[in-house]
Formats: sequence, C-alpha cells, structure tokens
Amino acid sequence: MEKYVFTDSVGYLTTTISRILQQKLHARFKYTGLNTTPEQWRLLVLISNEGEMNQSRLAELQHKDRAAIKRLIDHLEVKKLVTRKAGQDSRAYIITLTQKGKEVVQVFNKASKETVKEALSCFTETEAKKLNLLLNKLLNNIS
Amino acid sequence: MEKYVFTDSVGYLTTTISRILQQKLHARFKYTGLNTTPEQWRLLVLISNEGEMNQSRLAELQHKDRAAIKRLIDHLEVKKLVTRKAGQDSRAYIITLTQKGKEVVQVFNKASKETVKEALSCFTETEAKKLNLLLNKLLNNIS
DNA sequence: CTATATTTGTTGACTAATCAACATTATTGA
DNA sequence: TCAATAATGTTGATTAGTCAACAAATATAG
Repeated sequence: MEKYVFTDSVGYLTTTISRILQQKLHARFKYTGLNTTPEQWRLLVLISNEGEMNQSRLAELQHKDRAAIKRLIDHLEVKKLVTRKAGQDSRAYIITLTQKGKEVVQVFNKASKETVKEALSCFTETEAKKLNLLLNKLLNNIS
Repeated sequence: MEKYVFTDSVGYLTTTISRILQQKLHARFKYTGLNTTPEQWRLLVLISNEGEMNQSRLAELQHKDRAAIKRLIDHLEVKKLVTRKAGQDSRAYIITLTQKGKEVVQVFNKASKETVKEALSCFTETEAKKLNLLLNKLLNNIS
C-alpha cells in the first residue's frame, strides 16, 4: 500500500543517471566514427591506467564476472585494440593495449570528459566536488 | 598520454555503484523466492505509483526505448504480475498491475529499502540527505 | 476530406551482464 | 608426492538494452 519513493533511493538515482549518461556518451562516441562502445572504452581505460593484467583481474576491478570480460575482450581483440599474450601462468592471458588501442582511449577520454562537464553544468564547483566525494565514499562502502 | 581519473567521473561512479547495488538487490530478491528481477520490479513500482499507462509512456519515464519495455512487459505478463488491456486508442495497450503484482511490489520495496539502508550506512543523516539532493539535481539537469 | 506525418507496438540483429557448468592448469595440504 | 582444492578462461542459456525497420492506427495540415 505504501509508495516507494524513487527520488529517495540511491539505487534508482544512480541507475537512471548512469543509463542516461551512457546514452549521451554513446551518441558522442558514435560521432567520432570509431566503432567502440562506452563499456569497451572503460576496459581500455582500465588497462591504460593500471597496466597489463589478466581477464580475472579485470573482472574483479570492474565488478563484472569473468564471462562478461571474456566477451568484451573478444570484441576488442577483433578490432585490434587489445592483444592476448601468454605469460608464466598458462591458464591466463595477459591483456595489453595495442598502439591503436592507446589512440582510441585518448579520443574517447576527451569525449567522456565533455559529457561529464555538460552533466555537471548545473553545479557550482563546490557542489560538484561534494558530489564526487560522497559518491566515492559510497562506492568504498559497498565494494 | 594523460590519465583518465575514474574517481573524478560521475559517469564511472554512478555506473559502478549502480552495478554493485543491482547485484546486491538481485541477491536479496532471489532470497525471497519470488522469481523477479530488479528491472522488472522497477517497472512494477512505476505502475504502482503512477497508475496504469501504455508502454510508450513507461519507456519515456524509464529512459528506455519501446522495444526494451515491450520485452519486460512480456516477462511480467507471463508471470501474471501485469495485464495488457485494450483502451480507446487501438494502437496502444493499457498496462495494469494484477493483485499478485501489487503483492510482489510490496515485498520487493522492503528488500530494496534494506539494500539502500545498508549502502548508506557509512553516511551521517546530513550526508545522505545531501547526496540525495545532489543526485536529484543532476538527474534533473540531464533528463 | 484526404494525403501526409506521427504514434504505437513489434521484430530481428547486436552488445552487454549474469549464472551454472566445464576443462585445463596451478596450488596446497597431508 | 600426489590427491584434493582453487583459479582461469570458456560456453550456453537467460535477461536487458539499443538500433533500425516495419505495419497498423491515429492525428494533422492543406
């Protein structure tokens, strides 16, 4: 009988905001002509920032399962943005960015920053900082 | 060459937080024994709060496309949580909750509130309110 | 009134995430 | 040492979301 108030729920808010930002980002990515999705870009950034690692570790850092990462890497490999190298542990691949992969990351980083900037246009500098702080604290609490 | 700092990006933060909360919610929903997913629940809540409406309007309010809503409704209809009624406009269905649908909503609302409460356990009352305020402002700005 | 445009729901193809099961390889404990 | 356990990547099935194209019904403009 009682109403569930969406605007009181971080779950609803983050999910909806995330979806809308993904849509905006996707549109901007499409505009570049490079055929890469936001989720593929996120994976590329992670490797670019943290250095090469195996699929299992990527899954852990992205809070996804190994199957999801496997398929993303499949796509990135076809597009030659990433390669699977053999390492000491013969169960695992080491995933590394190609030159093309590095270039794509740079283009999309810029597009992403513009999207974020636009989204935050309603905030003062202080508010934006506060939001960031709170979101990071929340993420820390649940992960 | 320049690093893209994830923790500075509302896009990354909301997407990751959303994914983790979905996972927690999904686990809690599973525990109830009722076979319904978080996304299906969100649609049920929307109808429960706003009253019956057609699929196009549901899509609009959820920031999804009509195809996505169509398939969610298909699932909910099979589970008899929702029905498609005919209205004046013979292009559209009117989607209404069944009794079972209303009951399921209540159970899941409770589960969801617990998940949110747990997620916000690191915050003071003031911080939680502030976060809510900022997220609502952001959502307003982008939608 | 009627031709044109718009809305609504649908379908198929694609990307993405999850789950459960599996084979292969590494690690560990007795 | 070697049997049990764990980690790694893979696969198939399922739920979600997006896009483009479509048919049918409705609305609108001239």
